[in-house]
Amino acid sequence: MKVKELATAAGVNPDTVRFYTREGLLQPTRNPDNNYQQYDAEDLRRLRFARKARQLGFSLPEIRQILARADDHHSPCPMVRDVFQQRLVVVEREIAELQQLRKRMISALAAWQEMPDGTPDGHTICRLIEHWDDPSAESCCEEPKHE
Amino acid sequence: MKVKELATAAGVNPDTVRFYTREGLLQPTRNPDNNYQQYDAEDLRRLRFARKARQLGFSLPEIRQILARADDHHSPCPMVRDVFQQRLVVVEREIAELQQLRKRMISALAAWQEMPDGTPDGHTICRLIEHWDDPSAESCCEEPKHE
DNA sequence: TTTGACCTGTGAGTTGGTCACAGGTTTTAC
DNA sequence: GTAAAACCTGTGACCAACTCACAGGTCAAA
Repeated sequence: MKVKELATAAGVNPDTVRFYTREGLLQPTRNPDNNYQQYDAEDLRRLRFARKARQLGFSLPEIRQILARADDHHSPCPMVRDVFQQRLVVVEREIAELQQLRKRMISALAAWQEMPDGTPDGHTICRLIEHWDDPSAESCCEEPKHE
Repeated sequence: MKVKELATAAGVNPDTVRFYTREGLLQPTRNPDNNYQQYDAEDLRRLRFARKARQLGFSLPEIRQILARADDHHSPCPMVRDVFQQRLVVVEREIAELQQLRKRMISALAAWQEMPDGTPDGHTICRLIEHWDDPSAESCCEEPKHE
């Protein structure tokens, strides 16, 4: 298979295939006649796996590691499960943060839905943002640097 | 105020102050003696505004626009409200997507919590990812390009 | 045979910062 | 008085995960 064929089969951009190849996630052979990359069914499986893992929140280095271990006939699965569980925590935190944000946005919108557009005091909204005290900022600001 | 003083007052990294200055969000004057940037209380207000707007999901170009309009004594607020409402839609979509993701992750974890680590069939997890059919993929894959 | 669609590698752009570097200035300490 | 530390300056690289652009080579169909 050539780049575009693989890309089409996996439903991704051909540039993504090239990118993953550059990144070492795919290791195609070469057609010596024309120097084209040659992908096989195994590459398609790897690519599909990579895409699904991406959707589940794995990073490319993680995916590369998983694939490399699988190539070595090690079972990558305990490691996968670890990363997976860590990801779940992150995802749940992200959900909570976004829900906080949503609540704040809705209350801000409500607060300023009451006044028409051309209100002489049109700057109210900006003041609303300006003086809006972030309830998620525990005691102070986030620490500027953390190791 | 010098860079670090402003940064400290706003609780941000000094490099962020320099970055925002480069980006035109802050317009300090110069101390002709030493060529240092000089920020005033107004810059602190702008910076605080910018940080809060960032937390609410505004992009830097949007913030720059809002500040520029405010400088021109136009009320930026109707525009702000528009952007704000659009952001709310995006945030809600992101929440829904993350919740979908979370559900899938939890069911995947549940499916493989049943088997111990050293299972001979340790590749199950990877197959689980591999053969996991994305329920959020409506009929096909996401469109590769959209204007 | 020519046109168009594909292939190649490399390099830049995206976002919102953060960090590194090299050199100038100011403050603090002895 | 002077030396070191802490600050300032601008510029440019780096992060993730692609995406796009470019210039030149290859190949299939009309």
